Amino acid sequence: MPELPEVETIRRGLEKHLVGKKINELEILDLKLSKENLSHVKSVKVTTVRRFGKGLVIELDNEYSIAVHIKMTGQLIFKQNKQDILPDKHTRAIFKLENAAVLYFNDIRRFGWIKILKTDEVGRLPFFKNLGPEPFKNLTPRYLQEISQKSNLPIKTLIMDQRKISGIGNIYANDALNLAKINPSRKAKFLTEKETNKLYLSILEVLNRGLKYGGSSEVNYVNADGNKGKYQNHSFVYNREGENCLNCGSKIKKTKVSGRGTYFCESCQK
DNA sequence: GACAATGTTACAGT
DNA sequence: CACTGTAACATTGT
Repeated sequence: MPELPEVETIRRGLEKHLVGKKINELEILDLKLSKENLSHVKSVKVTTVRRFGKGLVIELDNEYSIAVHIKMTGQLIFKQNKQDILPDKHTRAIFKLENAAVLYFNDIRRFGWIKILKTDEVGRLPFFKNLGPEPFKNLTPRYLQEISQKSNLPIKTLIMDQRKISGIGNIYANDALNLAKINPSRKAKFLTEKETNKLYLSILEVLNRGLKYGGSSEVNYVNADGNKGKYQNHSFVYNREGENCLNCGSKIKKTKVSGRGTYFCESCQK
């Protein structure tokens, strides 16, 4: 999905719409999605909606949870009433809620997943088990400095590794490095402590900015109400190849770092 | 047709 | 074993 700000924005919307409400049934439409434990999602109330990195967990009042990862093109859209736009050909699952409300799981590329399992087993799923610290919780400048010192990878690749830090993807990694004035290709181990400290603050700042603008709807992202975010109009470098650096006015360049599109300002980011 | 796209993971090679 | 790079997953848009 969408990265931490997008997933967190969805989480807040789901919290508003789902907590205390009953799920009558979960209908799985895409054969690629597992139907394991589906019988446990019948007439159950939602107690909490949590986010871990880019993953979501809808906790139920029967000891079970629904874990969801929307990968790059997933959407979770709540509708209070049946209407004519949804479901569409990309609808992979339908949560049928009390009072005729519906939550649609749409996913164009079908990379996303839904898993139903005991709440106390969610942490054992490989994705959740291996997550690194959360930027707004237990990530510290010292930790960032330590993992950087030990890594041969480009700094951009390192901060996008979910096992090292959770929640940062390509958009916010590009922008955090621009804000910190660090070239994305630099080997992490050669960054100074001053630079990793600056990067730590920049990561928090761009993620907060993402939240402030309701996430980035570069491609398919929408929030739980089906509305797009606005961060794509406020990014520092992401998807701004050939445009002017907001800091110095130089043309923003695009390259590849570890196979991912990478935007940066040659003049600011050394 | 070729290529790239917000993400993760399996696999191959070192 | 640890680390790193690449392919693969599936679909759409340029």
